[in-house]
Amino acid sequence: MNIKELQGSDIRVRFCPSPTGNPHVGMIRTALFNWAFARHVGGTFVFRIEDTDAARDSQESYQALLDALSWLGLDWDEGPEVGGEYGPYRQSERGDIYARVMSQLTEAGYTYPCYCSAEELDARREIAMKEKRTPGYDGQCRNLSQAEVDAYEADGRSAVIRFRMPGSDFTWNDLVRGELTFKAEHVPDFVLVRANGDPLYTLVNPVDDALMKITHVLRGEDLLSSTPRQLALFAALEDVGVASYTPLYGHLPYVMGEGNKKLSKRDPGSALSMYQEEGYLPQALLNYLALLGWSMGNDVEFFSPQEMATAFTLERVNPNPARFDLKKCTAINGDWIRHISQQELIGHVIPFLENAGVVTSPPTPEQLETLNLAVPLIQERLDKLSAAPELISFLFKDVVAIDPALWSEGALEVLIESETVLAGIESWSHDSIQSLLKATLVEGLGIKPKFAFGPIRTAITGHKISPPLFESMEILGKEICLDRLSAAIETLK
RNA sequence: GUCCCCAUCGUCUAGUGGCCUAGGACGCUGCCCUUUCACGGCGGUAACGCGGGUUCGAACCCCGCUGGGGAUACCA
Repeated sequence: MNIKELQGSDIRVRFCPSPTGNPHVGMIRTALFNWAFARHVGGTFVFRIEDTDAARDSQESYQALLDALSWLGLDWDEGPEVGGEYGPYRQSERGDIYARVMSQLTEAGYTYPCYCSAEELDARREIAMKEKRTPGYDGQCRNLSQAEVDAYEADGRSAVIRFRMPGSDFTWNDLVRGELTFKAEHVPDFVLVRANGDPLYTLVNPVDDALMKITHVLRGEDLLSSTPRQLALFAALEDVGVASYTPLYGHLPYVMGEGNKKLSKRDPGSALSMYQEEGYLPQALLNYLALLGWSMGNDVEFFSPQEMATAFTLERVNPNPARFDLKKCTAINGDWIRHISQQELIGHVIPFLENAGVVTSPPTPEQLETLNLAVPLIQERLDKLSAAPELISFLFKDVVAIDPALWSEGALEVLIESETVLAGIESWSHDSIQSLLKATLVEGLGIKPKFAFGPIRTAITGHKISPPLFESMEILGKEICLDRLSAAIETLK
């Protein structure tokens, strides 16, 4: 197959994180772009777990990765849980494959053992830098004789396995940056297998891309400088029959955090779990992340993952780094909260109310009925789901606690008057409540709306800010409202 | 040090030689709407890093500089 003449359905991309720590939004951005690209062209999205670093990988992180993609709706066609014809999809289960490939590579002369110790390497690197030479590995063990190998072994030394670079320059046409070239002398022989026999990323990543028939590698800019090595390895892999072609590479821009640094765990907003806890909608997070390095080009910034996939092309990916802006992300989340249906929003908000103890788990039929009435009132007031409990908890309590500092001048008079007229009201609807109160307080007593309704709001909701007052009173019902008014009057007397 | 990447409002971006006295969004901000808070509407603020070319014409092409980032691992 000629890599340049692929049909859409031939295209295979992958997302291959290491399960170290919590999922990170920069990583999710990479997953999103790969997913969108695959979906746009009708190709295959492969999910692979690169757990070759036993010291740092964990089962919890592995599970977190699965949960993250599932929550976000970034469905994968091959990978953990779903399988596929190129599995297993966890590198920790592919040890025999790497061993087999290594022996093929070794047999063909592409590798050699290197006995240099870390100390020796450091010392030589320092000298190279002093002499303004390229500081990478200098090829010391490239052509060891059998006698020298035996001597090292007799000495008790263990060897890493290095890849023998071909000595040619490397040029590729980066999918997002255009033609890129590295001179041969700047990409030294690199380590494929640790002295203890563990294969390294430098080996397993290209090997799995080859075996899994990956056609397009879209990854972070941080991996740009390792591309020449992978190109060299791929040539060797093709030679020994492991790879049938070398994939095309595209390097996505960094996602930056505070202070011109790559977004790190320290940055607020870097952990995916925060978005779940604070109540961001998955499509909103994805919508924002899409804007970090890609745009539709028509000033449209509000779109669903599906709409993104429909419009996604590599030509529109921007090469320059983007700073993560939580404020804008939150604004888009607010847009999404307003955009979904009331029923959807109720479903999203319930877990937050349960957690806060505002409603029972699961909510009672009465609570659900209240929610049906209350959620429309707060839909345009929410930028995160986590803000909901505080906004409507007063609708689910028997009494509300009131901070005395909230009472304004003249509150008592307003409350007494309100209680009196409301006690005699005929229909308890927000319209009639409003017109009665307006006629009595504003027009009758000449009190400004702010001072007329402010105290009532405080008495009813316990807060200075709340959902619309009269609608809230309607939901609460006449009895509770009158109770709260008289309770407030008692404390103020 | 060496190599590589990047360069438009504070931030994300549109812009691929004339449509640009540079457009949109977030932020900030003024006004309107208004029972609070929001939402919404109408405005405002604010950018092509610098210097050379190429061209009738450059944000757009080329070179240099500067600035920022990354790599230079038995991490990924």
